[in-house]
Amino acid sequence: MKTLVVILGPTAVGKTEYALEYAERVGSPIINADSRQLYRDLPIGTAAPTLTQLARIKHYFVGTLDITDYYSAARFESEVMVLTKQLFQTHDTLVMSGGSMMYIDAVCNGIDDIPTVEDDTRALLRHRLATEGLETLKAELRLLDPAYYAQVDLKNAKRIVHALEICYQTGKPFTSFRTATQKKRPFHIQKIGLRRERANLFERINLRVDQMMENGFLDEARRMLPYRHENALNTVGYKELFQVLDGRWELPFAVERIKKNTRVYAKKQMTWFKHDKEIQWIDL
RNA sequence: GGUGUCAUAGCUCAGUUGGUAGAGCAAAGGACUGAAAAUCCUUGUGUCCCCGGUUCGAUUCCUGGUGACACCA
Repeated sequence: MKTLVVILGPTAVGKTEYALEYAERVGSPIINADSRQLYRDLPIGTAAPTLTQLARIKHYFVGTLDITDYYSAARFESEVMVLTKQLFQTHDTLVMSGGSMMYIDAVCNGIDDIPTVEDDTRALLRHRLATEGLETLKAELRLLDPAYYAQVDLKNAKRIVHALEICYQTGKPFTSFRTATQKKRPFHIQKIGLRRERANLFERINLRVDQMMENGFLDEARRMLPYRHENALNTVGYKELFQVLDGRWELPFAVERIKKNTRVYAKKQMTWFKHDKEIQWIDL
């Protein structure tokens, strides 16, 4: 039986090193499930595996994307499916490691087959949100897809906008694509969750942010400044350092904000993973 | 040593013309299906520094104390 071992957990818990040891033990490459480590220009701020670590084990989905590349959980799902099909021909066990909840979910359970939004549609809706406001878009969604209107978080503009994008582009209600059917995978999935006491995790986060700064995080962010509006840079760390580079924030203040927002992110991950009963937890 | 100002949530502070109090930050909980490290929602009881006095009632006014800061010596 082919098995995909998924190593997950909050940021800074120690997934990278744990996955390396695990992969070395079972003789597997590592399939990275981190939505930001995919980008090649963000090694410091995303705590991507180092060159030394990359040399130990073959990694997939680390540093493969250009900062302007579009990517999504759905794309990750389909690429991982192709890759695992190929790798399982020579491996019984494959290791996937990462903390991007939706990416992991897309691989484990599948994600609905919803068309990718075209640039024109995205730009149009973004413009309408800015000029006409959320209320107008909500009223429109109520007409075009009352079922989704009834269940969506009506204060979350991003969700409203996305539903309308799909309605516009396909002429069908967004709900008609949201079947939420769980896809069957041709392999067994074993989820290993890593966790630590909160105080200990927060300590590690704070320490890691300090190390990132020592390793030249600010310079990395400076190089990314021309691309600041790319989605890949709408990310904890970069957002705060852009404020510094704009002269709006003092560096020490930004560093505190990065630590704080990373802690919030870690909490969010734990909330998501908490509900997954398939995870076998390991306390580090 | 003298004078003055201050003492309220983990932190910085606001406020109560006397009816036991609220912002920001920190923190906590939650949602989540093609931008997800994104986006969105919810949560504030604390000896109002201590002893006493006035008062029906004091965190608020008054005496004394303690501590911090500022200025003067």
